[in-house]
Formats: sequence, structure tokens, C-alpha cells
Amino acid sequence: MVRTPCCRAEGLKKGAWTQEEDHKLIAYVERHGEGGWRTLPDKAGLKRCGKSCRLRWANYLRPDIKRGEFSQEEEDSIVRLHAIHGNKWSAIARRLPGRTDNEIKNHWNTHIKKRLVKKGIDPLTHKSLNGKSSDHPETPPDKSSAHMENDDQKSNKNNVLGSLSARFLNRVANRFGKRINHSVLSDIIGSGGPFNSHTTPTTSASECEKSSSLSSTPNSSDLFIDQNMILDATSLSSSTFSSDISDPLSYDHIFDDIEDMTPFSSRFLNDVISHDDEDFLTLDESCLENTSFMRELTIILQEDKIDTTAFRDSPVTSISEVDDSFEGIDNFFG
DNA sequence: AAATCGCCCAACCGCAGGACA
DNA sequence: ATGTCCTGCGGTTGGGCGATT
Repeated sequence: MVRTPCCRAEGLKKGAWTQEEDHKLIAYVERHGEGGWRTLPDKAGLKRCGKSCRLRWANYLRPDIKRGEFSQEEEDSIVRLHAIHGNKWSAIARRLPGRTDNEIKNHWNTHIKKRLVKKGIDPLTHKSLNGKSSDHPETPPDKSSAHMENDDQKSNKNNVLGSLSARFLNRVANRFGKRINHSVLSDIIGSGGPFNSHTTPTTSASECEKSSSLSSTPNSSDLFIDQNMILDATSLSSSTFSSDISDPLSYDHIFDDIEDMTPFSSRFLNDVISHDDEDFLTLDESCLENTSFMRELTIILQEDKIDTTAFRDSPVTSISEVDDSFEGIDNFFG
């Protein structure tokens, strides 16, 4: 079996990407979506190999990438997840929304690993380096014991809060699935949420325009999210959620992934709840696909629709009445 | 001011494996 | 069953840059 060379072709550029190259790649992906990386460089007018383009997009240009310093909570999560998954960076990255496997890997190698060694903990086994074996993965020692939780406790808490939020999401979507006010979008954009940035991928030029108009100053056009589209989660790209969502028996992983629910999500819900105007923006499917929160919401809806039909006709509770849940979620997930 | 060092992280490399013809 | 394409993954490299000498 002979593999065709990927990056060996004459004249292909390597090394750091220029702004111009970034713009070309962004424009192409916005117009055509992700995938087809091998042929992408030619079509996009880039003198790069497809692999390089894919990496650049996945690790740097993707709109949902969170940049900047890792929070203490994120570092704790990485340590905890590394104890479970080892060097499965992509598995860890799936639990840390907005962080790439590459970023996590780099952060682990340059910061966390050294810190663990300094504390006398073997970063490979997560056990004490002085020979005293520990049954528990590393827990950051700078936290008071009052706040110390073992993994099981955390996991239980996680699941409880996750279920609460997922069910509440279901109710929100039942009530508001078709309508999200444009001022909500405005707030999201202002907060640097998933609708921000020039890179919101769309599938056509007109959609690009629509997207860019959203990302600047929201106008008075309307937002309309089709209910069928929301429930049709199986058609969505699964770069964030790679598990088989068609299997009802695999619902549990949804609640594992609920730690992806950032405070942003609850702010978003809060905004959705508190707005009920008549002006709505049209939101195309591709926008939905590329909005990490909407993707989460969509998949939770898809997974939850069978066993939570009881919620469908239940009255919507004011967000203030479920504050405890959201405070808990926010506090827990940082 | 210049040279050197060490760290950080974006990018690359090679391999594995799924999909498809 | 086989060959090829394509994508994803984990390990590694090397350029940039700040700190130190």
C-alpha cells in the first residue's frame, strides 16, 4: 500500500501562517464548510497541504476556540481527566469546550506536568513519586480540605447538576425553541459568545453576509429557529460530540459532557427566558451547526426528547425560580 | 548592547483506522 | 479482500521571544 505524499509536493509552503492565508482559509471554510481538506488548498488558492490547512483551522481559526490562560478549574479538569484518559488529548479536549487537544497537550507538557513533579506526583501514574502509592489522582493541594471532593463525589454532583440543566434546557427549548430574540443575540455577541467573530462558518455567500451582520451590530431582521431543525440533531456535524447520539442507551455520555455547560450557557438561557419580543432573526442551519451552545442544546434535546416529553406541556418556570440550579452549575463549572 | 539560554506553543510528522470503490 | 483516500491522533520540532548573563 503506497501512501500518496501529503506535504512533499513542490512549492508547498510550511511554517507560520500569514494573515492572508488565514483569511483565505476562513473564507473558504465559511463558504464550503469543513472537510475535503486534501483538495481545499487548490480550491482556496493556498499553497499548503490539506493537512496543514486542517490543523490551522482546528487549532487556531475555528470560531469556538477559547484563547488565553487556562483557569484553575480547567487545569483541575485536565489533571482529573488525564488520570482517567492518560495522554488521550482529544478525549480530554472534548470535555473542555473551546480548548484544542494541541493546546491542552502543550499546556500539560509545559506547565501542569512540571507542577505535578514539583509536588512529588508522577504525571504518568498520578501517584506519589516518593514510593508512597496513592489510590487517588492528584487533587490540587492549594484548596482547603473543606472544598476537597473525590472524583466520585464530583462525578455525582456533576451528573445531578447536569441532569438539572439538561432538563431545564429541554423545557426552555420546548417553550422558546422557535424563537430567540435578536437582542439576546446582541448580548451574546457582546459577551464574546459563540456568535462572535468573523469566522462563523456559513454555507453560502448570503449566509456569510447574514452571519457577519450578526457579528457586528444586530439589526432588526428576524431570528427563526425551526423546531424540526432543532430536533434533527443527527444531521449536525459531530466534531464536538463524536459519540453515537443515535443510540438511546448512550444518553449517559450527554450528561458526562454537560460540564461543557459554561456560565455562558446559563446566561444565554437567562436571556432567552427574559426576552419574548416579536422581532426575530432568521438563523440558518449552518449557523446553528457552528454554535457550540446551540449544538449542545440541540443534542440534549435530541437525546432527551423521549424521556422528558412530560416537560413538554409543563409550565415554564421563571429563571429566578431555578436560580439554585444555575448558581450551582455556575459555581461548580466555574 | 549583544549573546546566550530556556520556555512556550504553533506547526509538522508519521501512523492508525474508518470509509469507500 | 484489497487498495486508496481521508481524517484524526499523539509525539516531536523549531522559531519566536523574554529573561538572564
